[in-house]
Amino acid sequence: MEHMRQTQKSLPIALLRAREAVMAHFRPMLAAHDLNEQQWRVIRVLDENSELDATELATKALVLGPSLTRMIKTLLARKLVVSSRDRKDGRRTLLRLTPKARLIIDEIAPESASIYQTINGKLGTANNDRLLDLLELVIQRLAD
Amino acid sequence: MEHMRQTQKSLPIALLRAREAVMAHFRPMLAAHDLNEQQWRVIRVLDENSELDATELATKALVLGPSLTRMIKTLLARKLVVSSRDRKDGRRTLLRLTPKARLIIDEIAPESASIYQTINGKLGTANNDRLLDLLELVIQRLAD
DNA sequence: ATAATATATTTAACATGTTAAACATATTGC
DNA sequence: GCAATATGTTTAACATGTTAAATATATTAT
Repeated sequence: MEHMRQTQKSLPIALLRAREAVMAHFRPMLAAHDLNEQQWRVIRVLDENSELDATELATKALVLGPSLTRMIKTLLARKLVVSSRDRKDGRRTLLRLTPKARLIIDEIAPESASIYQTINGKLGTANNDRLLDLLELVIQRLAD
Repeated sequence: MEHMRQTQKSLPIALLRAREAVMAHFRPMLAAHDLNEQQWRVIRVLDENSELDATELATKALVLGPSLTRMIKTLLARKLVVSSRDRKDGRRTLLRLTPKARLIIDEIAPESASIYQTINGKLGTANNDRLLDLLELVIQRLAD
């Protein structure tokens, strides 16, 4: 066998490639609902936390602050989120989903579950679970 | 224990978080050499393939064509790459590294290896190897 | 109370990500 | 040979990524 090239052994690149392989299965479904990955992460996080300030939302959705600021403008215009000032701390912007957003979630959720099943089928549940455990380990042990 | 939230079970998000955790270790080093992740991937791929056309380079470096076009402009200006027309196929742009780029690689390589060792130490070699194998499995089995 | 400092968010500037279209060159079919 | 088609690259338009600075509000120290 050929000598292994460094880009094939690299953990960052393997993570990137694996993520691309997985997301390739989800992106067409999201596109059909006119959402990109980041918007979908923001919406899901808001669905799991009825109200969040911008910083918490950005952290949980793995989006940077400036990106979130821009994204929220779009989501406000599309009436998928509503924002308000925190009365106890005037610096904070509080974000919530609208019922319209929840309708979209209800449409996407079963499709997403189905795609996840397909992926699980291709990987095998044991591999899927081991992978999730190892990724969690990486996240925990490399946290500063 | 609390009910698991969906964003904590999601494979795409776990991959993203894990990648962030890993890259957090590499980014300061790359920044010290005034390179971003994408530029470093492009340079490494060119280091492993003395000459490539733009499409192959983009594919191997996991960068989209239009991004590569812009990046190459910057790398040309910094004299880290040189480009030429393919004489057998006038549509193709061929890219090569300059000696200046190889000097940077020689500086980064040992630092990179050291960071990788640190990560390996935190994860344990067995976990690191299993993770790489599982990621490779994902890439293979989800390929279309 | 007020100045100094800290925190939350936004803006700005420039990078890459993404899709579609334009453009240049090759290849194919007639 | 030439029109039709395919392929490689670039451009365009708008998205998010990234860092630093600006802005607004809170908190702290005196």
